[in-house]
Amino acid sequence: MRLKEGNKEKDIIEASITVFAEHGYHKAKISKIAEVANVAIGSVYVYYKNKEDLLYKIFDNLWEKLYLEYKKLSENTYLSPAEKLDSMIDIFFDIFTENPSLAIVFVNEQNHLMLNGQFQFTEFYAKFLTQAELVVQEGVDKNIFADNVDIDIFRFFVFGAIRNLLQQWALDQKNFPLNKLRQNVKYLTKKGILK
Amino acid sequence: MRLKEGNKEKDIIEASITVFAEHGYHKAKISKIAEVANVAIGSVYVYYKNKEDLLYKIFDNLWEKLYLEYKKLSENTYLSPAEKLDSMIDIFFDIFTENPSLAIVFVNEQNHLMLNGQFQFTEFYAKFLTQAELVVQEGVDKNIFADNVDIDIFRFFVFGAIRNLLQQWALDQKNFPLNKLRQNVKYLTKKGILK
Amino acid sequence: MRLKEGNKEKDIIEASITVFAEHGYHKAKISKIAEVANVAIGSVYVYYKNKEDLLYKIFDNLWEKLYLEYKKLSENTYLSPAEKLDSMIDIFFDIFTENPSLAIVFVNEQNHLMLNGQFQFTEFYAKFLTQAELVVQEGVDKNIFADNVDIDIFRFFVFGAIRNLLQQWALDQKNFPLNKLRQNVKYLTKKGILK
Amino acid sequence: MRLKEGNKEKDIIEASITVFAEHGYHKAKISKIAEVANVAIGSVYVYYKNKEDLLYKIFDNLWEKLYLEYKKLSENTYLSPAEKLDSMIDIFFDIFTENPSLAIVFVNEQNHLMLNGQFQFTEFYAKFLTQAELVVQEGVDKNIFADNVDIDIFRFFVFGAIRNLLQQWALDQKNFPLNKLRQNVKYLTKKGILK
DNA sequence: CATGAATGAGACTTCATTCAT
DNA sequence: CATGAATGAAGTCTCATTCAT
Repeated sequence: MRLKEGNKEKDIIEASITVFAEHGYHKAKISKIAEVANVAIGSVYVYYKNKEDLLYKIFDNLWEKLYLEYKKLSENTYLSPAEKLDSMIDIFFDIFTENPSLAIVFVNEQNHLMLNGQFQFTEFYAKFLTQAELVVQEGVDKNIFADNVDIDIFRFFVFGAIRNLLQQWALDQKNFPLNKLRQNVKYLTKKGILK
Repeated sequence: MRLKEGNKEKDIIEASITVFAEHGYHKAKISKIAEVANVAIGSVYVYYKNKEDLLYKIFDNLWEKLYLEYKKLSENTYLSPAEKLDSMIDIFFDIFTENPSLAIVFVNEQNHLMLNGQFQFTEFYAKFLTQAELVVQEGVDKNIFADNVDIDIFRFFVFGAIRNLLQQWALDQKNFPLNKLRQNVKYLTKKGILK
Repeated sequence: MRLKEGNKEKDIIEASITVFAEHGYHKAKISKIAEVANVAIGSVYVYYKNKEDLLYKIFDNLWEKLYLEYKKLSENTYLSPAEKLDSMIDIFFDIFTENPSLAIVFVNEQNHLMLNGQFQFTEFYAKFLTQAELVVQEGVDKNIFADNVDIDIFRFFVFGAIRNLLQQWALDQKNFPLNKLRQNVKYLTKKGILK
Repeated sequence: MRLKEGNKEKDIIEASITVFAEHGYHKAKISKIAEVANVAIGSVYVYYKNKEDLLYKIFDNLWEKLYLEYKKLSENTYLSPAEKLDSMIDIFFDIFTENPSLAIVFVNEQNHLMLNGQFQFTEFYAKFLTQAELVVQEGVDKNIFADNVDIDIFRFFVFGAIRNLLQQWALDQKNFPLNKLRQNVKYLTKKGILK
């Protein structure tokens, strides 16, 4: 008998992504998460403090992953800022392509953590933002990116655009194929809609 | 017949915007909404079917307002497509500037209606989207807007960008002043980040 | 314009019979009764004290009607006790044949008045029972009816049997045609099942 | 695992019989049932789907018990149909003698399940009726029971008679002693009121 | 660590009744 | 008399969390 020891923690958080994606955070039941994870209800509370902690950990894992990728990228000295911007967009799409349920949770449930004021305290979120800032700042410094645009605003501009498109994709994968999304986002972000 | 004193229906929906904004849809209590509206709990149910109906009506009213403004705009023959695009962005910011709570509800709670599949069926949402499409299509036809960009994707790109920025503004009005947001959004949407 | 003046009271009680029959007393809404009676909600309370009063009046009217018929019958000197017993059964069936909804209310909702201890206080209920007793006692005195049977028990025996059959008839008029019910009840009541 | 102390499921349904009997189904509060069962409110919903399910289960248990007894009886080859009829009546009285509250619920609340169309779907109700039919049919076949009486009508005739007498007994046990009821019912059912 | 029966606070919603016009 | 908008008490049910085994 192959024991699941060591995997329960992972099973539970993955199950929670699935269930949060399908029902939304508030209507997601712990009992359903336990069922999907093939684990007893009580076990959820062995590995996670409470329901909100699950959500927090999902985002924390996500930001950590994004942060590590962005770190590697910003330290790369062979790519131009424009190329790095493209890569940043790719990284985003790649992560969510691998896990559509995660995309849905990402776009829909950030709200909950923010209302409870815990969002900013995700260790890796701040680090991730800093890495993104570095790349954009580099572009401005090298006189490649427009300097009349606020870096913070730009960050949330691109971020929100991608987030919304991922949501549309999650709802309707046929009419919003990821490759087309990637291309369009990269183009619009860099050149805008004007010819 | 006991006459309606004041306008309870309007008082209730306005109270619900306030309360939804402050606590989020799920933690918002009907009793609190009634209290803010200065109305008995039962009166909420005289005018609205249930809690979800309140949210639905908030969005329906919003889409109607946006639709009407966009309709006027798209029928205007004196403005260029680029100017119309600017105006569309302005309209968005204007509506939410008037009512910050509405902005918060707008960015945070759309999710709920979508999970219940009622979002798309808002009469005015579809009409609103069509008006936006008309303006963009006009720009493409007149060879002013890039034709390698999917109109649908562009729409959700801009929409998501604005939505996210409004959320930041709602959270932190100091660091995200609306005028700056407007300008940056207009610039980025049209010209992108590249110099 | 023909005014309904003078009919509202009757319209309301008739509507209540219909609505009580369809939904049962507890799930019947005053608003529905008012709607069926084509009357404003408030008017129900002009003519009747409250919801329970409606039920009380339905039964009171019914017992009065039954009492008056039974009184006529028990004073008749031409009929034998057996014939009177038959007539008593006929009277019951006749009244409910005219108004199936009344039959349903009669069989289902007596319970409610009893739980609230108001049943016995219906003026005409006691009078009705007395008349029935007179007829049975007459049969016993004339040595036609069995004297080893308690009159009170016999009364409730027949009463319950008819009540239950009317309920079946109300649920399924095809398989329980009233004429067959009448005949069978008369036969069983008098001669029993043994050959 | 926290073990079931005692038998909560049984405690709850027994408490519900008591409370339904005292207040009637609609005025019976779940909180009161939980209190009588010495159990938390939530525990009621661990074992039963909802309030109506409690009533349904009460009747289902009852019909099962009656069905099993009637089955034993109808398979008995030593008793005559008349003796079996007597036994059927005894079984009824025996069950309710053991549990007067059950008698009250039985006579008063059937109505509720019927209005919701769930009555006929009780598995054991149909089986019970079939057993009763077998006995009566046997009597007709052996030329002991009258063949001009519809078996279905006879069944509901006796059933309703007993039901109503049990109700009187529940309301007033002094004037309606069970033994006298039994004797009178057996006599009337077989021989009727005529001498 | 693992379990899942037990808990109970809390919120939505209903609807009989009122009363100002 | 007639009206029906307004009221608010009250009850069902949910579900995150606990804890004894």
